[in-house]
Amino acid sequence: MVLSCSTLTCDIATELEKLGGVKVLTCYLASKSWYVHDSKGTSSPHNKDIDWNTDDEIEVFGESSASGSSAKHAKLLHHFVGMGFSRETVIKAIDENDFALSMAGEDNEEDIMETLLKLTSENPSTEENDETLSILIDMGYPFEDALIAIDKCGPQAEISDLADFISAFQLEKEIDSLQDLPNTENVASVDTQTKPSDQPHLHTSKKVKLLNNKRKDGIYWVREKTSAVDMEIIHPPGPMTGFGVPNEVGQVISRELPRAVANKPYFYFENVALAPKGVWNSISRFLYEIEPEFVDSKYFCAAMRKRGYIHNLPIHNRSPLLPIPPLTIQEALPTTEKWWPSWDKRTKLNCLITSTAPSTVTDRLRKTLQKFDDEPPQNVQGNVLQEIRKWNLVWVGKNKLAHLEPDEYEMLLGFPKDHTRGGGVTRTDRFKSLGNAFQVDTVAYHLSVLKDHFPNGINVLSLFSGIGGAEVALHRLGIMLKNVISVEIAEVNRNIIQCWWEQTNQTGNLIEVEDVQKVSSDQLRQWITKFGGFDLIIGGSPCNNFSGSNRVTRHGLEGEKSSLFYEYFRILEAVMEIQKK
DNA sequence: TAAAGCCAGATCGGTATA
DNA sequence: TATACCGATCTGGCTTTA
Repeated sequence: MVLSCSTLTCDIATELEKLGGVKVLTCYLASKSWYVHDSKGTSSPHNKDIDWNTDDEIEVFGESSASGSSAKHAKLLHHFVGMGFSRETVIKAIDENDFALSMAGEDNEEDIMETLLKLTSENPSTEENDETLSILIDMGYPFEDALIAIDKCGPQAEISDLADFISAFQLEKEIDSLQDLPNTENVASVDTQTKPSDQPHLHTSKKVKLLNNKRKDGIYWVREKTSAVDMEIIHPPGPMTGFGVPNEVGQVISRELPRAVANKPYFYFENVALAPKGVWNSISRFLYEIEPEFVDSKYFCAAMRKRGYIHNLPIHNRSPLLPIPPLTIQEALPTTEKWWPSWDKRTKLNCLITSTAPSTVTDRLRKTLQKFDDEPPQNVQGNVLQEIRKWNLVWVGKNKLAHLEPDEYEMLLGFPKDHTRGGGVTRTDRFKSLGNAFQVDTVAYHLSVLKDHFPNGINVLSLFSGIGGAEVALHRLGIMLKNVISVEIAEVNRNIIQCWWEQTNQTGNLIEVEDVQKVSSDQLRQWITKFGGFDLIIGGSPCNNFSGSNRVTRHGLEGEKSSLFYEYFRILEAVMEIQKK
């Protein structure tokens, strides 16, 4: 039996371990809830046969902490575990400093570090085991697998031996799970319409070995196993078609989901596919080990947009938004065709991002091309094409290149014309907001399965709403928006959503909230009581610290902005817990 | 044939300055 | 507020080497 708990302290963990057969799996969740996991990772509510008298301790990590503290705990935990301290020791240190944290409302990292050093020096022998455990966790192995390996191989075993044991153990589990499918008691049914030959081509670099995450014939994601450290890394497969996209082979129509999240409320999380290594492993691990669906929006519009989605939506009978948007640059921007040279073979634009080419670049390119009466020589073509791709430029005249305009961003991303225009929104704001937005057709394709489930409308908790990509997608699908709580930090974006809501004559209720970190369990409980529960929790947390375009603070999941993922998880957990009752 | 090396291409960004 | 300028990381295809 594996226990996952939201309000863990070391004392509780120790207490649980004494019960026998119990392993502590997860120690960060926001709500005051416990889950018992069976061997398939399926969650069920806390079994009341387990008895402990630690209510006061639970209270310290649970409801008495402000909601924002939970995210801080998670960040601190990740931070110090990353430094090599054991998870248990870090939790204990955070626990000991928790009163100061909650009272001061600020990170007390130095105090925690002091406590950690103290705990480490007090218990060096335990620390040796902890260090082994910590190394294995850092290598990407699940906590429970690492514990089993140390238990079976002994604390003195070499890391390589432990890693070999875990790999063999995981492989065995994977084979077991494949054999159990599709009619096991604890997973949803699995089916696919694909044949092995239809599957995306898999990368066969000689530097890495790839383990395909197969569900019968389907391959949704790829686990990379590096020869150097035997660390499993999720990375997007190519072509990036997820569980399937319109007009492409390889449609997967169902999959396994942990029973605890196999039904309502539905949730949908989005972020950049090409995040730093290991980020999607962490996200997936928090989101119930659900495999990410990596999709490039080039299958839905004329621009690339490689994103990962983790959700518990049904995947059978998806349908695209109509009308189908133009799928090539030339169709989307017909006025460019006249000036498009034959040696520029692009049919898709690169990802639409928040920044655009400076005029110096397009001016330099114009002057370069003007030197040639006809087609420029190949070396010049190559240099120009490189700049064109880098800055995502289109041909707007003879030898004249230009970056896209905000209204073209809107069209390519599936938003209504002038969605972000006017009302005090600057041009810079528009590029920034649109560059961060959902591609509506892509998201709507995934959400289209909800249309039959909610014929009378839907209650939505929209986190990190941005300019309302989720709301626009649901509206365009014809799903009535009954109650929408839209949480968005930027005032300019909240205004855009408010204007869109009024312009589209919505009959439901829109409540806009500023800060995701201030959404408390009490507040959620009030909304749930008032609306009868949320049907969909949707959002894409900030990607600033994931993006390859970020040259300064690409710090991964621990980055200042991207760590807000933990807030998504905290709120999702809280909603599911409240609505379970 | 596998492994390693090389290189081109892509990227929901950040910051200083006018 | 708008503009200009700022590399790093990762993937994937290709070639070379053992």
